[in-house]
Amino acid sequence: MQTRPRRYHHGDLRAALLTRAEETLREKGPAALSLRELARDLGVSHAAPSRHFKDKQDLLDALALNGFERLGEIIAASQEGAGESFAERLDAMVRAYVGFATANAALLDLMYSIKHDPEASEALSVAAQRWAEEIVELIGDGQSRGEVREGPVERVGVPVFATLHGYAGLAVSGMLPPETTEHGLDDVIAHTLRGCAPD
Amino acid sequence: MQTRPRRYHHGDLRAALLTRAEETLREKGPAALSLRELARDLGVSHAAPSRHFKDKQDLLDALALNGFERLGEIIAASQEGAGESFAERLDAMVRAYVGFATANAALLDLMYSIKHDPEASEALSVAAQRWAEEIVELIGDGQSRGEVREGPVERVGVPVFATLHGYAGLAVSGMLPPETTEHGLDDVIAHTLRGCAPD
DNA sequence: ACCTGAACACCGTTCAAGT
DNA sequence: ACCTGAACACCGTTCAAGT
Repeated sequence: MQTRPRRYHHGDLRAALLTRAEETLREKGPAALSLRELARDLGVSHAAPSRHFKDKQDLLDALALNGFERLGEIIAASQEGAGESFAERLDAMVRAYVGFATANAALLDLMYSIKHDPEASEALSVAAQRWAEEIVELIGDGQSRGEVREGPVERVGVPVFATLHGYAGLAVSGMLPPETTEHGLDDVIAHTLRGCAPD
Repeated sequence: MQTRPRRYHHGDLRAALLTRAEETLREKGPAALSLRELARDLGVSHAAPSRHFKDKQDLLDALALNGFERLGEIIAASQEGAGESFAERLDAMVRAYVGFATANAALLDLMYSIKHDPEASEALSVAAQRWAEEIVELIGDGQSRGEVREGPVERVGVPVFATLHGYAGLAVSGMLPPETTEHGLDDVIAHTLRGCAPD
């Protein structure tokens, strides 16, 4: 009756595991994430996930990798919709990043956490690097417009990356005084613009 | 034979648990941290820790709180040993913070992680705030010397805090391109100075 | 190929009972 | 006050066996 024959029980257990895992991560935090419960939720045996992820950490790595891919898309999209000036493009990028961070707090925590397999860690570094290149591109563009001071793009970009990442992290972990959320983003953007401005 | 009588079995189990927990955190990561193993290491029953920490999370919270206290001391010490100019003081603080971060990577991860009890979370926010006030003080001092632009200290300080925190986080999670560690710190300091400079 | 079911060695937490 | 020992309900991981 089905033209696309179901696979053994589930169809696409791997994707279903990732989707469900991210839901529980978002709703109940990383501590509540258990392979057995995931399997229960999806109606498969507790041993089934091991066909798709050798390990719990392997699933977490896949989750993080997927997060970096989506982050990259969001950042890229923010640049396409933005104006041409460096200030406008920076503004759009910062808002896109902080928006992703606050909407996916637990996932972001996972993406930048330390406990990755050395093997998967390389794939993650590459993924993280790829979106960081959006910053490099932004800086380079700003330089060619004369709106950003000269210097190797990577070196100008690192402090910008750090500021962005740090602000998102502080906002997400609730370490910012409540009244700062008001002007916090604007202040960060203005500060970054000053830091990048030519002499 | 001992003037200071031992308590029941251990003497000061609470402190011993914290010490040992931080060791395993440092050496084997947060995933390897188990109350039962801690108890085994210290030669007490697996139920003994519950007399001192109601929960595993309670122990983690205590670990984080202790981390913030030590961080505060280190930051304060960096300011005492530093020169008078804003640039010198900022330099000292950044190096102290990044030094602490790289020397206590897993602990820092824990300190800023999201999964704290709402109750303990408040105590942690206070502790985090206290060291953040060192930044506020630094900014205020810089302003009175005419080396930092005017404006509410909290608003000038937030981007500085974010940059510092973000750079430490990136360095710790290995997300910085290897060649940046060379000049990374210097670039971050220079960038921050530009961002803070008066017009 | 993909999944099951049982088994193993671990967890965290609780609670009567001991000293 | 502080700790033990047993018990409970969970884990992650592995592996023969099923379809």
